[in-house]
Amino acid sequence: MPRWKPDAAERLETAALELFGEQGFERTTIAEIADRAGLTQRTFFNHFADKREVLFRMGPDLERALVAEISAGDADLPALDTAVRAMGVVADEMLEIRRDAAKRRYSVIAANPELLERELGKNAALTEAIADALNSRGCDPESAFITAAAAMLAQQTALRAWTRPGETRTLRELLQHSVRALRTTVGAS
Amino acid sequence: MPRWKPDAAERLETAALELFGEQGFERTTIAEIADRAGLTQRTFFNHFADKREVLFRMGPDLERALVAEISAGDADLPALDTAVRAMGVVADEMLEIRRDAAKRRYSVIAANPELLERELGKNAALTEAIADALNSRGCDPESAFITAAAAMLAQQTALRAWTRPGETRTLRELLQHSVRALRTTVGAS
DNA sequence: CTAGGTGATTTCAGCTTGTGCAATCACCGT
DNA sequence: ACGGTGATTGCACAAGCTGAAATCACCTAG
Repeated sequence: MPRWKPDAAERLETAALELFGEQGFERTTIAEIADRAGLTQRTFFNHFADKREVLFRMGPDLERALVAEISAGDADLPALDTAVRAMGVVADEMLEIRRDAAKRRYSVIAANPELLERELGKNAALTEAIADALNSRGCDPESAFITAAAAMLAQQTALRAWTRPGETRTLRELLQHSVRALRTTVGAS
Repeated sequence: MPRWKPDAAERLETAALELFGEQGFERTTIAEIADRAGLTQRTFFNHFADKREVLFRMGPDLERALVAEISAGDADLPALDTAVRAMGVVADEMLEIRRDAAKRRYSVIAANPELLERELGKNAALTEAIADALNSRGCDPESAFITAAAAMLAQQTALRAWTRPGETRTLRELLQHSVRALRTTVGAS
């Protein structure tokens, strides 16, 4: 018999997701989360830097996959197409199968300003990572950043639609739709 | 003789700006800020909802001015041009004269992840406000949001350059430069 | 086989953030 | 003079977060 049940971080995450959904983010205390996971408050902070961080475990994986996919892309494509193509691949491989979980998670985040702020911070960091990856492929820093931000804008627009109730199109399809909308909107001079 | 010295909020803001610059955001306590402003911790929270909020007093003014300028703009212009024109006006009237203060403020914010997150939140709210204003002028919601976000991207890019040491161009000039960069980057298919 | 190291967890004590509530006190209009 | 107003304050307290030391199943070298 192991000293402790495994996957403490994962148990904390699901407990937090449940409680945030049941009673809201502000109304649930760290002690409650830890209790439901069979752990203590202090242990929560051994796994997560703060209360919000518990909902962002997947971030690093997504970022690694996305950057890798950008670096592996066709070198002749324009920068924006490279980024968007990589996002499509990651969407298919890592996101599409978790649509339900993503909806739950997003509804919790959207209901809490603090969590929304944290998500914006993560997105900003991801934008920088994308810009760096594009930069490594010969794009100048300014264009790389603008391209990365444009791609993220399309991605976020697509994600919003993808997690809307009743929406059936895949994230990839919605992503391509968003990119078209962005091109017409910005392109019209 | 008045019961209290005037401009408590402003005094708290400058005290906070000084202390954050001297010892960093996390290392300065609310009590310190209040002390330097000749007030108490409790009074700080009467003026600002939390520790970060003290650096975002100007936000509402900027938003009002920007939205008003968008609503007052030429109805025939494409949406993105409307937004960018309004930003140029606000830049000239409210920002250009405070370049030094803006630099100081931005360097403090950039040095602290928590403040950066809060700024991203404020920017997201501003983006929504711009989108609403464009929507009221006949733009459909999706295009309005994408346009607003694109304009904010140009604005943020310009602001970064504007607060860089040694940069002498005006914010308006940098804004137009950013818009051009965005159009070439996104336009290239 | 066993002694000692490892690492996740816990306990505890403490600081800081943020809030609710009641009290203070100059100022203002009547 | 007198009561209302509003900015400020003191007090008490919940909750977030941290550092240091203690615990204890598990692993591994000898």
